[in-house]
Amino acid sequence: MFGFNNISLDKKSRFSFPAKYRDAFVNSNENQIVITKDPQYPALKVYLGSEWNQISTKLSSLQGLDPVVRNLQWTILGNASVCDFEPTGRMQVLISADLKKYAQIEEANRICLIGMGNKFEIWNQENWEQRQTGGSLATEILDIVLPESIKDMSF
Amino acid sequence: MFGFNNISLDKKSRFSFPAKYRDAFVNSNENQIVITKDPQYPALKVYLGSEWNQISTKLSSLQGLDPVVRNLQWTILGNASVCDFEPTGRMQVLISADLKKYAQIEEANRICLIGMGNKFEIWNQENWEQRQTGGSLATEILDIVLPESIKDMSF
DNA sequence: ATAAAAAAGTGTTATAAAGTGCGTTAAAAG
DNA sequence: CTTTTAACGCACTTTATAACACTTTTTTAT
Repeated sequence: MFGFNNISLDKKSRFSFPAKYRDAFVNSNENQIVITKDPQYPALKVYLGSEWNQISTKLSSLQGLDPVVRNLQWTILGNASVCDFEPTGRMQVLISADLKKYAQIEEANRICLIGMGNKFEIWNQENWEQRQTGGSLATEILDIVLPESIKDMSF
Repeated sequence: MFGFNNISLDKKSRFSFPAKYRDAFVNSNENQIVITKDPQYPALKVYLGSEWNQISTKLSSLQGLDPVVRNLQWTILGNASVCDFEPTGRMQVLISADLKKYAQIEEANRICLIGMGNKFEIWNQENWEQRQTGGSLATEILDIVLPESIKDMSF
């Protein structure tokens, strides 16, 4: 589950995973895909159901009265879109209007899907290119001070 | 039970849970929903009956002589509105006038329902957007010093 | 105290929009 | 040249919401 893919959204904002990932999905028996906001960049994170269960369970059990934790919970849990997913079928997934807006892919019907091993990222093409060529983006939030409880988590 | 939803209240201040949550409700056999005040923000918390039983039992058993605990008890227990709920039906819930006022959704007929895993939050749309874009709200209470007894609870 | 009126709460139906499924065409890979 | 994959189009299904009708509770006036 690695690598860069430039793929298209249909009129209803769906995309299909490239066929090269089918075996990995079938082998790990995934039947859900979760898309949510990236907490640092105008991009989306895509988790397999099993991976999501671990992350969400851990994150929702943390102390929500801590404002940094609460913010991460809002961003990651509060924007998660859980999609049923058949690895043997078309592997199609819908991106909600909210998430499209967040990742600035409102009009464009082309997205970048980047395989990062245990997760994927989805980027608007211009943002991705800018990021890869070293340019920084307006909405970056890089200086979060992490409380102990989440220092050992990776999103 | 994750994700962001922009939904409408009808003229009588009812809303319906989005259909995507039906399976989760049916599977866990819920027949009650509890809405109460969020102790930190002008927002509401929505718990499933089973989750509420745990939280309310734990919270009401704590030492009420501690002023922070007492305040949490007042806010969370003292404002809880228990609603009958049929997961197989319309999944409609009424928001009381008091709670609407607290969350500043008096006139507006649009609310944000945010799925956080084991609970939901309800926000007035403007407040939510302001919060998500980093603006702070007048009624925030961020500097609570937590007594040991509630450090491991998550509301 | 009683009746009338108003308000609050509950339930049903209709319809426009959003989401889903699947066949076809076009492009790419072997 | 054959096979696989990606993109597109269309029809069908589901969902959200507004409008309406009815019941129950509360308020007001006599």
